Amino acid sequence: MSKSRAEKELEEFDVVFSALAHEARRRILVVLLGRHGEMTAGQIVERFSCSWPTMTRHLSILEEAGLIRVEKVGRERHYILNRQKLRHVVGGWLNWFEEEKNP
Amino acid sequence: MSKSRAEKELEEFDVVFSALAHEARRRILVVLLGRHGEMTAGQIVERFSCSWPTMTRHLSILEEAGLIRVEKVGRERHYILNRQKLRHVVGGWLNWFEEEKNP
DNA sequence: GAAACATTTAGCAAAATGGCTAAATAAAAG
DNA sequence: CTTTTATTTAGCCATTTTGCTAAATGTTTC
Repeated sequence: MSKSRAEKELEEFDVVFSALAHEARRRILVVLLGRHGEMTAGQIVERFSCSWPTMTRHLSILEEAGLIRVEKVGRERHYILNRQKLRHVVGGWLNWFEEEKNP
Repeated sequence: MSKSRAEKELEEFDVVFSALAHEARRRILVVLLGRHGEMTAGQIVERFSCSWPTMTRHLSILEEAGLIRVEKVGRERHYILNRQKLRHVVGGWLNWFEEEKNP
């Protein structure tokens, strides 16, 4: 049986909020933002104090959540911020708690 | 030495986003919202399929994050949603990613 | 005060997460 | 084709998280 719309939405919340739970991952998004939304893996890792493999894992968790996407350019990988997804999912959830909606 | 304003803010993001990482905890907030922001522990736990102690822990994580507060009423404990905190912290973080701010 | 009620605390086991090093891959350069 | 560069994959260990049951706590009722 296929998943309902609501189920998929809950899953999306889960994967996004789980991705945002780690400080390094939130910081990666902010760093990307500061560099106009696109950086190579190398440029990202040099701003952090963790190992390459650890960074790779953080990046793939963010990618899995759809908060960034990757493009191969030669032997580099460019990671690109998906601001829209971030705003849509987190903002969408937060919106339930707006005063107008539940006065 | 004391913590700077920025450090305290980062810590706040961390504790709030960590609290929101678990599906049950996000759901607790939504359930509270649906009941006008206030419920007893018992009313909350009966809507979930986990044990009492597990719920108690989820509630204390949310409380630690400042997303709910508790009031003792006789032998009951009333948990009260803090919508403002939720909006302030999550919205505040999300705001960095708004188009106007980083066009 | 004894019994019942509402809830938390203690303590443990299983699972998930996050960090590392070493090895692998893939593209570019020599 | 060998070497260098950029990055990921594999695999391991430590820590944290989450769930449970049993016991404890504080409050009301009888």
